[in-house]
Amino acid sequence: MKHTIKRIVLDAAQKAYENGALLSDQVPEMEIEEPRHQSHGDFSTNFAMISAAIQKMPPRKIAESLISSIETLAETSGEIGSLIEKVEIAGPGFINFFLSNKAWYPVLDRILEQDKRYGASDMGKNEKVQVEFVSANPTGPLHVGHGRGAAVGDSVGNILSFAGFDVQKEFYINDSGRQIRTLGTSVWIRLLQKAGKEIKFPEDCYQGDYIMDLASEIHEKEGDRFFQKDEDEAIAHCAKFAAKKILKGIKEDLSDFGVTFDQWFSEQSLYDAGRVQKAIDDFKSKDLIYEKDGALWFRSQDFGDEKNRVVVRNNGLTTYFASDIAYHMEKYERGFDRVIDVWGADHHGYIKRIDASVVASGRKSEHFEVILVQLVNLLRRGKPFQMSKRAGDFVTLKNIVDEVGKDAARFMFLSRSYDSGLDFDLELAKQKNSNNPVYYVQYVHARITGILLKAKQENIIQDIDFNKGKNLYLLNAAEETNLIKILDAFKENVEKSAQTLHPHVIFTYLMSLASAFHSYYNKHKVITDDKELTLARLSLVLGVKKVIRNALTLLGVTAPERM
RNA sequence: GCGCCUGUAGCUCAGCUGGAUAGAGCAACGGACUUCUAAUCCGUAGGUCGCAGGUUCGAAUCCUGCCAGGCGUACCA
Repeated sequence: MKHTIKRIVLDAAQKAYENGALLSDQVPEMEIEEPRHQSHGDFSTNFAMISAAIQKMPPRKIAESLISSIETLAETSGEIGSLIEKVEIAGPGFINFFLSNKAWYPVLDRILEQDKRYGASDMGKNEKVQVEFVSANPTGPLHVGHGRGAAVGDSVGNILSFAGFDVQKEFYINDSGRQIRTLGTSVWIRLLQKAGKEIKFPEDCYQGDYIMDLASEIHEKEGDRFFQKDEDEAIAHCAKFAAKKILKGIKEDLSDFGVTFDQWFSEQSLYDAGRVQKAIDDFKSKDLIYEKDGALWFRSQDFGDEKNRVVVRNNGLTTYFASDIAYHMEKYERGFDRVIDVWGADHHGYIKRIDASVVASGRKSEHFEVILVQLVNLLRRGKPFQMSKRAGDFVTLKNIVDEVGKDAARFMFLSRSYDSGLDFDLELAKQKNSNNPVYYVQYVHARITGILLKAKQENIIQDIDFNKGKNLYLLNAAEETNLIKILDAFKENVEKSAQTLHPHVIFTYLMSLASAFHSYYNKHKVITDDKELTLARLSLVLGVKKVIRNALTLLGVTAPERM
């Protein structure tokens, strides 16, 4: 609808210029917005105010000319005439549009016809985008922080895809390097302890109980003869076994959390294919790498980083950064125009150096984006939980999903902008009442299903799902127009969410739609003796049901038929 | 010190590509179930938008400086 209003304003401005009522045909970037107050109409534009300088006329004078031009348009075009009830000047020069009820009815037909595609946009123009998220080391189970990143990454992927981008979701497995060796050592030492050897468990090894479980599994499988093995060989075996097992667990946990990936990308595969060395050689050939103190340094400072960074240590081993350079090069070679990484806020210092490497390898800074997800503060009844990976007693994502459920967890993670830290209260997320927003929204879907089922039982409709609105002209209550207006705004919200990469836009939208529905439900009965009106209202609530489902789907939350 | 994020109602937060009287949920108080699910609704109360300047016809929103909190600042990942 916003686009329609904008077109009318542009047409009217052009006409006014042709008539000499406006002095210039230049149109600055104007806003069409929904005013906060009903008395300001359905839509409002600041066209007159921002045109004042160009037109060399006072804003109210411009507004008058434009309004008279719009009125002429409305008289000559039946389509526009039936849309607009009145247009007013207000305040310093706002032009306020009041639309007729009739203007809104087509929205419902569109929803029923387009169904699961309602709200989809083509703004992405099939641009290839990669969203990489979670990417946890396979050295331990996923924790709460990963959960937030997973929910954000997965939803951003869904939203971009719905907004017309060609999206690939990827998990980068850090299955190479020191942390894997440490994992192997951790398991091996636990094994030796089991065999009765008195060894103190090193502080820099992984402390969690899951390490002992892994050791037990290996012991069961391999038997006592495993202790006779050469230590290096044994550690390598433990590392491989443990990483594989942990990765399997990570996949399961994510799947239970409703998160799926198009690709799992192994860091080790970069080494196996020689791509890390190739990346280093490439930078060397461009004189972007130099040697100092026995190590190789990348000149990231030349590209805006605070200092230069080591890619090969003086012991000859490559750093994590080196494989990351190769990884990002590889992403662009796969043809992505946009690469989006979802990281925890504690990695923010890493952005500049990756950005530097992206630019150094010939891409533009705009092609690399990072979604920085602020930390999660886990609470129980307002009291903080300690999450220390070193102590090994952290709350896992699985713990949370098991305790509060997938839907509540995802909705909670996406309820706030990821720019802010998030307080996640386990007790609150478990409550099945209005403290917990997920039920507020899901309840709408279940309630409507109940209404539709009843209508079917009473033979008012043949099917609880239909694709054409009925008697829409009977929807004249203020609450009905209001609901349709919110349904109409879904696509704009999808686009805004995709543009800003902020899934909580959809959360906020869902809350306002749910609130409008619950109000309506309490004030008006859908099924009444008036068969004609009943059909109209059934069309309306079916529209609400579909939009709730579509929006929840973007957030990875299910829309239940009953609760 | 430097860098990133944040500071809006008692609490948790929307609003931030500038617009008209700053919104929601929770908590508090008062109401609404013989009805399509009360996991709901209606009403009341509650705010110098961290502080100080600046830009603008107009600032919670943009700029500068300060104050406060979180995170980071490795030849770790």
